[in-house]
Amino acid sequence: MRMADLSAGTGVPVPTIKYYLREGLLSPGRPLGRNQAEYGSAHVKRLKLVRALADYGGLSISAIRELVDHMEDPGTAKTELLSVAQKTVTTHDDERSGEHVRQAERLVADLLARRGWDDTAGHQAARTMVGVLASLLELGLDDILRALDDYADAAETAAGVDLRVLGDVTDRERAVEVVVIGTLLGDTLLAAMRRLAQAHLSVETYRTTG
Amino acid sequence: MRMADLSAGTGVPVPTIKYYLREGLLSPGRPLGRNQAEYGSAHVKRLKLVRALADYGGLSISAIRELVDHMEDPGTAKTELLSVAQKTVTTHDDERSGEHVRQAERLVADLLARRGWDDTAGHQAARTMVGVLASLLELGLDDILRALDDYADAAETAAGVDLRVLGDVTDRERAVEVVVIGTLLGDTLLAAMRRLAQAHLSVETYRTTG
DNA sequence: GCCTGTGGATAGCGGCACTCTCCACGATCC
DNA sequence: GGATCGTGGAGAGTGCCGCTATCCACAGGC
Repeated sequence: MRMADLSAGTGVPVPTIKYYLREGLLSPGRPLGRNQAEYGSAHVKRLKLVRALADYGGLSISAIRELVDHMEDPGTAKTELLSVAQKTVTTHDDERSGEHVRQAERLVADLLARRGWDDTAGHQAARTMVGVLASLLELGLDDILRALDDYADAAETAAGVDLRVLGDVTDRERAVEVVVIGTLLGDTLLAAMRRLAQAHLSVETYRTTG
Repeated sequence: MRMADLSAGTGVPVPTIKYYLREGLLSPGRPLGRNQAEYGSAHVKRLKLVRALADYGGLSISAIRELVDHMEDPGTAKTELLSVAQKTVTTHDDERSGEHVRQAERLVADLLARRGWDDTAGHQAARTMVGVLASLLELGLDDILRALDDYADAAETAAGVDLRVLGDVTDRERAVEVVVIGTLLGDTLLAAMRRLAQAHLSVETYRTTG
């Protein structure tokens, strides 16, 4: 399999494949001569992974490189992968301050305590939560904040499914894939389904209540 | 309130505020003279909204402009706003094709039918779902697809909370805000909480089972 | 033997979100 | 009341990112 076939099989243009090779997102093919190399099905799959993470995971090229490096490293444990995938979300290290931020920090701490998630304090996602909640507070959207626990229920349901799916996977390499892809594409998937459910429920509500 | 105060009150640099004014994300202040204008609390709030949508909603400047235009237009109905906010997600109009895509389309159609969401076929989010599922199929992650209904449960829970929160809001202008911000920041919020729940459950699981 | 395609490298491009510069003028502080 | 700083307004410039184009010597295949 040469580069043209790789391109045809994935829909990724040849110059882009070359770019990915340069950036280390894709390992070089097995060289056959001075300017000829052989690619296999692993390359096809990797390319599809890269595109999926870029298109639906919203990851940058450098984030994808980091991720695939970890995926290839056999020293990365299953649990560790979870945290690596989790850290590869858009990080917000702005470190704002102010009354609202302190209030948001308290809300998050309370929520974590209430749900028994206290082992996750200091987690990157907790900091993202603080940022989002601080924005909601600044914008005066207390309505949403009052429903925080209900949203946490939904998140916990999703996480429960995540873990159950992961538990069924025994093969290490596949577990790595499931964690990374499931977490990142799962965000997009859940958001899309939330919108569909919203649309459906909203139509239903306005039909029955006028 | 002049520009320096506006900048101090929001943390947004003066040149950036000028840029937002040029781009129409922020309405001009009330002019006091040839080169002096008065800004009010509405400007502060709008600026915070713009930053929240950019930072946590992941929206581009042009998408934000579109959104705030609709929010200001009193002709936009509450239900209409929902769909406007929903369309302002990253659109994927690639229109791929292939066996996996057809299979994904069937999976989505089946899911919608099973849940009674058939009124949402053709929705932008449905197309996003098709894209994500096609990627999952191409990557051979059937494990995740088998749990699709369970993820849909989580999404429906979240959407139910959305609608309940929205139902409690009577003021039109606030309803608009709740829909737009709740939908877009809500995605980030849910994703963050999902990660925290994942981390907690995973720690718990590995503690009990070894 | 000739045209297309290859791997490899370097340079260029278009878009985006600012950021900088300049300007004539107003506000403010000593 | 004069120096200095900030203002609204507009244009041009910047840095990064994700490609895309160009060039090269050479291989493969009709």
